[in-house]
Amino acid sequence: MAERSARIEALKAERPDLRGEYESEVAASEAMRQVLISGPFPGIGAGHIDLYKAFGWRNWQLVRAEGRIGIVLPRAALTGAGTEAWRRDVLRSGTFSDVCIVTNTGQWVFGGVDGRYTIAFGVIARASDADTLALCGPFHSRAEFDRGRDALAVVPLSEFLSWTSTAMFPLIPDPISATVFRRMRQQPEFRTSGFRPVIELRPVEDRSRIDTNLERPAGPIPVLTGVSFNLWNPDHGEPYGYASESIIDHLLAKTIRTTSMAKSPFSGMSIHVAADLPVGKPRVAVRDVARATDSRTVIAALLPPRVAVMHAAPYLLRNGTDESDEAFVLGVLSSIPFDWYARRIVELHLTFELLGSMPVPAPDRSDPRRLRVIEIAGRLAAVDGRYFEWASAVGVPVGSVDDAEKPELIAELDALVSHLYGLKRDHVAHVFETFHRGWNYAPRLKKVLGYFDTIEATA
DNA sequence: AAAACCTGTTGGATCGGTAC
DNA sequence: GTACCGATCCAACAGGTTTT
Repeated sequence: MAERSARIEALKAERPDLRGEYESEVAASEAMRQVLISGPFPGIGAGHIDLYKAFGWRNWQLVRAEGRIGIVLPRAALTGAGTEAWRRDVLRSGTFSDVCIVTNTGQWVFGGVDGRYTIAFGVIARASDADTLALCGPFHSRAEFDRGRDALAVVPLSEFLSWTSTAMFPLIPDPISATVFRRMRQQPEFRTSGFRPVIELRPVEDRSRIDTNLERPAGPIPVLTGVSFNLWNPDHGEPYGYASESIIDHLLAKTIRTTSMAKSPFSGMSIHVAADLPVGKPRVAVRDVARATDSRTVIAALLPPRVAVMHAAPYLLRNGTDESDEAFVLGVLSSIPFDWYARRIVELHLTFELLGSMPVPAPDRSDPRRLRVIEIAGRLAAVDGRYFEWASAVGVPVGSVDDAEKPELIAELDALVSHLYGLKRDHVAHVFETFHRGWNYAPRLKKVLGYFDTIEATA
């Protein structure tokens, strides 16, 4: 950072010619922005003003009644906030009659374009009687495309609009995936679960309170970020930095301030002393930076007490729920079926909006499957004495899982959560088969299905 | 052996909406 | 107006894998 500013300063002195060039580029870009923002392109201002958004609008405006066009767009056009109005307009007076998503792996579609890009080939139609849309992909090669291009998942428009609040396109590669997705959506959304994601510390505002020198910790409070923890492991990586005890006072003052704000997650909560703060107790954190193509997308962990978190690691604020609910939610969030669902909708971040829209089973409090999820997640999370009080509240021992038992518990958890979602045996298999490209899922799936059959037999 | 590519991930600036 | 807060985008690194 410092190096960059120094270099900029040096260039300012050495190369005044570049300055003019830079300024005219900025002016040209601003002029383009003004043209686009004042054009007939509703909603284009959410996020960056990108040409593809105007391109989508203009092409759609040119389609006459009962006409249709083929269009190539970045996938963000089907998911982003800046194109929501466009998607809704298409769905109001027509439909996406055929959407095929491809990933440019190995640049098989567009040479010279990064292989990580996903591109949508769509047919949009102005049709008064349209009541469904169809989608397939993502395909990573010509061979995959040829195999799957005709097996489109067909979805009624009313159902599609109920999936998300932004009319975004989930990645539904085939009709079985659509069935699984639908079935999972029968469960209530995360936002009704009694937990709310909250950002605790932010890089710009809180910079002065956090020392990022890890060699000699500047205080007793570790400040964690996304990479600091992993599934069932609160000590996975380095902390972001350290803070002194005074950061607790800072958090307390800030939290008390926000309890009186209606929209604040702390609204109406009774917080008066440091002991009332979430930072004083174990809590669940989730990684914000997440992609559907990573080996896992949702990465949550139960953090020990007296550890603070950065914006890349929001934590789940508990309000009106107890430690058992916390263990249950952690168990669901850490399961393959929940992650499979997340991978249908996550692009680059596990945003609060997306997390809030994801389904979480809400079984009866005495449901034996729920109790078993709590027991397993509680034991896996309470890795040592730091969690003693939390584990007592849940009713589990600390440090009770050895390396041999761990994969068994994780497999049983996947089976329990799948069952709570109402999935059938072949749905579970489908979830594992389509979870991640090229992963060796067979041994794990076999274990999971074993537990699944037992649950099915006793249910 | 070097170059190119792929994957997982980060810190941080900034925008825009909303409550006070 | 100010504080707060979630979303979005940018620029980039590290380390592994594949290709040349």
